Amino acid sequence: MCAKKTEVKPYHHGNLKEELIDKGLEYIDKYGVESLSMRKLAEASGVSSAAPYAHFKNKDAFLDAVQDHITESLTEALKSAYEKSGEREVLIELGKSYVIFFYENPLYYQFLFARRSIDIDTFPPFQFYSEVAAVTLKNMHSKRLTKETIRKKTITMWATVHGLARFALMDGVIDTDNLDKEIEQLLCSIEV
Amino acid sequence: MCAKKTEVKPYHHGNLKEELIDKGLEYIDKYGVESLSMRKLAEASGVSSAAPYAHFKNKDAFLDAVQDHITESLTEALKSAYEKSGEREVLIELGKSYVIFFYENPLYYQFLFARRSIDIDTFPPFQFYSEVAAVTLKNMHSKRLTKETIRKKTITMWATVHGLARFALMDGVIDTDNLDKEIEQLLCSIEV
DNA sequence: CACGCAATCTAATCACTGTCAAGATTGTGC
DNA sequence: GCACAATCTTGACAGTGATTAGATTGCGTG
Repeated sequence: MCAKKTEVKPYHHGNLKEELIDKGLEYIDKYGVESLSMRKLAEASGVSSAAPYAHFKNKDAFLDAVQDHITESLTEALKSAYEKSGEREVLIELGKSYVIFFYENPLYYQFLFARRSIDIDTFPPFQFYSEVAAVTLKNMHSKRLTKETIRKKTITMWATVHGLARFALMDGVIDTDNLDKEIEQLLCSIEV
Repeated sequence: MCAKKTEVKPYHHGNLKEELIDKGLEYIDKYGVESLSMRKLAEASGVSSAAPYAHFKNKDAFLDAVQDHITESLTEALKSAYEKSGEREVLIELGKSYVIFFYENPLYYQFLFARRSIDIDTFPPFQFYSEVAAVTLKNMHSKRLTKETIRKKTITMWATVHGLARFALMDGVIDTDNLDKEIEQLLCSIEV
């Protein structure tokens, strides 16, 4: 009979870096970052425990890479929300999509903001939000706002959205059956 | 000459539980929770590496205890701010003291909110804030607010304060030379 | 006061972790 | 076709949380 093809594992994985990141994202989404280990990811990728270190200097550098991926997804979610909304309600829509992003992936929030260095001014989601906010605020107030005022208002709105996102993950704080409308109401109670 | 008193270490520490928590607070404040280990704390307390487990079921339970201590300090800071302020600006003052508390202990913020289970409704600082907010809002709007509206406004304000606290820890986001006035301005831009 | 129990501690050990060094394998450009 | 660099394995090390068995001791009860 036909000899069983015994799937010879090649010495080189070929796509280890990406697979590790994917598996990392998946693991964090399911179980959180606390119990994540490089060895488990290596084994799950069918590779020895030291192999990952050919691609990442250390665990921290690996988590940085994972963080970058999540950040990118978040930015895309915001941009997608931007495309879909008219100018009047765009800031509300951006806020909603921010909250919903983390409501759908609660452990991402934990992971992302539990890590040390996030420099807000180079944090792409905030950069994008800032740009949109600047334009919108100027139009709403017929261009009579100073740069400083705009920055203050933007930071405050962002802080609110960020805080609401945290609460959306918690039981009973926000009505999650109707998250969309709920967030809208909450954000509307802020004067901009 | 007088024989050196060779400080015989007693078999029982006598105050281990408290010392561990104190050392834990100190360590987290200095270096953050990531590199904290039960063994290091045990050694620093002059005790074997298994001794802590007579007082705490596991590391997580220990961190819970540390968390409780920080939460208590935060609540006291809020209460103290409440005592010192008149009714008109009390919500602003509570917000300021919340932000300043974490500005002075940035790693506490990381630690506190990176951990999983914080149930907002049994989180003492929020409980206190809620009570104060309920009274204040009713007075401001001459008692014409529903319970639901009050809860929504309270959550939004708290979310903003919480978000601002996070930004206050970051370089360059908020003018930290004049944190007090800065926070006041930011919070005042919210309509309540 | 003495006895015994329960609280607290030590020593030894386990499985697991991040990380490194030395060497094996292999793709790739000259 | 050959050398080099990238990638991977094996084996090791120190540090970690946690458990077990047994040592020490404070304290309440008789």
